[in-house]
Amino acid sequence: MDEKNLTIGDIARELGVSKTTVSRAISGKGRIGAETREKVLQYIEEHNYRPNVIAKGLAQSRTFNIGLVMPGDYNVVELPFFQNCMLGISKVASSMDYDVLISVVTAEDISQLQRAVINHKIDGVILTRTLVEDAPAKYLKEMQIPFVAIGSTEDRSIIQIDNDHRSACRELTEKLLTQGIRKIALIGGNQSYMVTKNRLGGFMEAYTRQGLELEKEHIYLDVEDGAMVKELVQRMIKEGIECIITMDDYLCSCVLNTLQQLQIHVPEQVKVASFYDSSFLENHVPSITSIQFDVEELGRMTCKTLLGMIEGEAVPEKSLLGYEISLRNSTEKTVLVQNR
Amino acid sequence: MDEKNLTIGDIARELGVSKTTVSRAISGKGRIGAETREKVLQYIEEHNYRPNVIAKGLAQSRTFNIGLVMPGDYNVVELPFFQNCMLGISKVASSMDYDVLISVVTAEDISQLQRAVINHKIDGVILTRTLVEDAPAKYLKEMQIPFVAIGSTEDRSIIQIDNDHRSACRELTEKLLTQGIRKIALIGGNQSYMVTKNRLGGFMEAYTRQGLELEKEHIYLDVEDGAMVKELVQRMIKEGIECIITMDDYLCSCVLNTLQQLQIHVPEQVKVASFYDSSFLENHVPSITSIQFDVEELGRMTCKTLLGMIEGEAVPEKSLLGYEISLRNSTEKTVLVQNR
DNA sequence: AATACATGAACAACCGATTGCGCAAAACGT
DNA sequence: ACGTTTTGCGCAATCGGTTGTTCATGTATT
Repeated sequence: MDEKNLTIGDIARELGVSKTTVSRAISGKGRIGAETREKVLQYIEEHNYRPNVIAKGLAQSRTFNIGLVMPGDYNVVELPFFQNCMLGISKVASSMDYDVLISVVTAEDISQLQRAVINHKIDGVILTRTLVEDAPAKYLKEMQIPFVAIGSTEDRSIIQIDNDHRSACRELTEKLLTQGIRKIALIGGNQSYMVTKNRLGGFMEAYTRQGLELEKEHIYLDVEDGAMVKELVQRMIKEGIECIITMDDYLCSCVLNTLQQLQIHVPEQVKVASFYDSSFLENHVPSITSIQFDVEELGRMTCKTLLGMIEGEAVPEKSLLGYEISLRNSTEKTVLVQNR
Repeated sequence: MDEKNLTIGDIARELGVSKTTVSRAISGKGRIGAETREKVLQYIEEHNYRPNVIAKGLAQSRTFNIGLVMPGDYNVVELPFFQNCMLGISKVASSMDYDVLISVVTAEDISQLQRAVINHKIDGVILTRTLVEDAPAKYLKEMQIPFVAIGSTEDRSIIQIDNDHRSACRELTEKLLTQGIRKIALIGGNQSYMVTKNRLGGFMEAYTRQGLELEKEHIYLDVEDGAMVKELVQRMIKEGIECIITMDDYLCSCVLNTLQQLQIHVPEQVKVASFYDSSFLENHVPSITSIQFDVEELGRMTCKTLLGMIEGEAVPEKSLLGYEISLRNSTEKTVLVQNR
């Protein structure tokens, strides 16, 4: 490899200038002559010098690290989401010469985050799966650390970025209603998550907008496991449900399994639509109508926003990102074939 | 909050000693009188002073960060594994006052890792899913950065920690053979991963040890998607396979789905066993015989090892961690009930 | 009692950058 | 041509710690 690690002092000595000059050439701040700057920059280029970020950080009391708060009590179905967020975040951070430091946090224990903050190891934080009145958000406010939340919270003082779950779910539902489907069931997870609330909101809005009556008994939230899904699906069938919308891949695959066991055909007898979180259902036959989000882009946007805040720019209080609805076979209009 | 951020200098002034003394009281290094140390430590305790890790790092040319290399081209079924590793790593790191910095890396692009290294942001690295002659490992060797690999590689010069996949798979197979089952199929993923090779090795070893002939045509590796599984399972059934071992949850659920479609009962007609990676199959009926690994512990061990290396301790070249085999209903001995 | 050794604490340099201030030379205005 | 402003650059302090060396004590050795 290259000999030693160059320092700003080495370059200064070599070029017969002062450390100040070298520093200014690099940062572009302060007064410096054009040709001197060129000379320094060229030297740097040739000897591919890299400034010591630690030293820079000490002088500027910054670290060029951002914290990424990940839940320690995650659910498997959330993983593809977190992973894709991370991907986007880490790409943007990297491109701006920042690094991502993870803090695993649970409802009871936010000590990893606190350590990172107290030790001055991070300049800002990205929160995933924020709940209202969440301990991390509270703590960060108190410590005056800039932070951005991925997902929605009711606390408007928190900068937040999310996909537009409400519109997405409304639009999907509208499309189904337009097809003449009326009895649509909605199956979702944790009701306290804003994402669940928003999707539910969109679902109901679709009915309202079309002036249709919504039967609330077909909304099932806080659905956790496959056994529960099985039970629900059986009940739905009896009640003559025409379509089932699930809020994640796992729920959807549970529904599909149950239907298969019951020998009920999709989409002939019941239609199915879902929110895709992963590629698990990508190759399913029949193909599943779904709402997809560009989660990596969500991560990128969030990171950009946070870095903007850190650098002192003004950032919007809330941003909503788009979605994509793919109508596929599982909600296809079908002519009922009798006695097959 | 507390007033300002205390520095070592503030404490020194306040206590009428030198910065050196304060520093020595904290670190325990160098000569210092017992009562002076007590005085300093007490003051620190009372004013809950936190040393600035950045400054400390600059002085010692360390960062108290470790890099965690995550693949950018992951497969969904691997996520629970990575997540659990991360959990374990981050717990240990945190407890030793280190932080975890992530670098997302693909086969073509290791620039994130390089940035972290060049910018002196990490003291060591943990590699996940290392392949032989992997670019990251090569790079880290070159740069003389201490690193540990999670999982096995053939390169014995790399410190590596893994679960004992070979023994695990051998033991499971032996148990099945002991039950009198002979025609066992093995379905696995990417053949170039050491984990696949090791499990296969264990599988074959079981036959050898029991002096039984192994029919190699029932070994299927590089199986990627559900469609492929479906085809394989159909073929197996025709060939009268008695048991199917899958190497991950996804493959297992594909197998189970196919069997259900074909109306083949588990365990009466075919037995099924798997490696659990997540909790996806936890509540399956029938319950699935499986090999489980404590992945979080794997993460913890790895992190301990790396931190040991960084602190200059001697560490073993290779460690193998245990596993747990749970024999459940899916491989139960059954009396064949006819004409049910 | 004289010499050797161990101990406790401070001085000051250092890690590798940034930055306010000062000074000389160059550019400007009239 | 002379005072004023601008420009280019270096000095030295600073960020918050660590550490080799020095030095004044206190204790042990014979």
